[in-house]
Amino acid sequence: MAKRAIPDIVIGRLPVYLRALNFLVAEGRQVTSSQELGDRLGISSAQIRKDLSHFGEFGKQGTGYDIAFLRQQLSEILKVNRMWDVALVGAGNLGKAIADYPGFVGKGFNIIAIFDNDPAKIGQIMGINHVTVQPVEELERTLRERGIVVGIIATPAEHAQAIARTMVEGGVKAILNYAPITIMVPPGVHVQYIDPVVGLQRMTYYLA
Amino acid sequence: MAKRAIPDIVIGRLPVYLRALNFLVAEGRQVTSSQELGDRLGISSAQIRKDLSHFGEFGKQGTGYDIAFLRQQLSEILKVNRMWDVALVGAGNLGKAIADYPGFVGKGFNIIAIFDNDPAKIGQIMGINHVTVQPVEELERTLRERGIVVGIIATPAEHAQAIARTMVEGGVKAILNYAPITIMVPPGVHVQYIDPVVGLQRMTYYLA
DNA sequence: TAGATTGTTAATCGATTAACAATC
DNA sequence: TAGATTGTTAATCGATTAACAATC
Repeated sequence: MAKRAIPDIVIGRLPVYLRALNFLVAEGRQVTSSQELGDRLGISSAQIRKDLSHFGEFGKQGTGYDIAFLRQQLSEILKVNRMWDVALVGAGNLGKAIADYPGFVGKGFNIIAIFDNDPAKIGQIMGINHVTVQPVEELERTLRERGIVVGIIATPAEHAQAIARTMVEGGVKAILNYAPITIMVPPGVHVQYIDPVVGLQRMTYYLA
Repeated sequence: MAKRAIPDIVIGRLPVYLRALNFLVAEGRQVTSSQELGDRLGISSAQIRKDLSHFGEFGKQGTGYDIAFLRQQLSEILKVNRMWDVALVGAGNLGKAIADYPGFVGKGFNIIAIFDNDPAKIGQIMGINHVTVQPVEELERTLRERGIVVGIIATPAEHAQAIARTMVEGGVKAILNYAPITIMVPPGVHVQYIDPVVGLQRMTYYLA
């Protein structure tokens, strides 16, 4: 009998909880409550308690949650208490900014390979890990050889679907897609989108 | 009697529909159906029809939707059939990549002011609109003077809340926040988040 | 202890889907 | 016309919330 799957929407909130806990740690705080977290995140305390209850009992009645402990637990649940090797495709302005972004450090991700199709880019050393840009023809083989299962797409929209396909063939199971296009992948492969235009357009509806 | 508000979750999908329609136009297509759109986006055709039905009748039985027409209608609904002036705060690596990003062109947004607190950055000319970076002290006044209601935060996390507050005081009603922290804003101010770490951590749970 | 807060239940609320009459 | 697809209804499904016993 399979355990009932935990809803995607619950999984989706855990990284946000984790981010808030990191911030509280940085503030030097020791203990928090579902009420305080909810106030900070703009969601109800009941929802936070319910979400956490899918995974176990992490708090103490009357006291709340030990911040460091809950952070550790959430890291384990999300499997980010270890490092995931990441391949980045696209070494243009956007790809370079991603490779240089310091925010991945300590969050479970490490960009260890970068690919581009522009001869001028290939061979350049890029990003906080000083990775040499490889030709995109080497993508699939490199993914396999290094056992990489997480990919980031930072190419123009017209190449995103083809790159996604190659990534999947190379064994990638999770894709962060910065290209402004919905990509199709087989079942079992996960995709998340980063599209600032979508973010902005979600708000203009409400403006005068 | 107030019209029943359209659910946020419906509004949130419209930019994704719009993105798909833009892609179909680029492919030279004229007509599509809820079925085809749904297949491309990985959602049900019924949901697309239901979502659109909140706003009117845009299709023809037996035929489907005229792509250019539906695109125009969605642009109007989302109020992106005009240009929104945008202020960007943070002119570091990330801010520079945002200012240089060509994807805002033709999507309703125009970065017309950039701010930073680093004297080395102030005075630099940056981005596809060749904007001169201003000191952050001028943020609130500039927002007011130019009637800017859309802001982008690309500062380190520790400054994001203060910048958000200044933006709100300057009249901003929609904030796209790249800083990895949840910010608190008054009712009526909208926030969307761009956090690649959250995107990646939402997927690792499902990996082996 | 008294006060606070959890974890959980049951009720409410809202979103999605299936199905089909209408009609192009 | 015959075939296709919309817009909409009602049913289903799932998520959120309120409330509170348990207990630190």
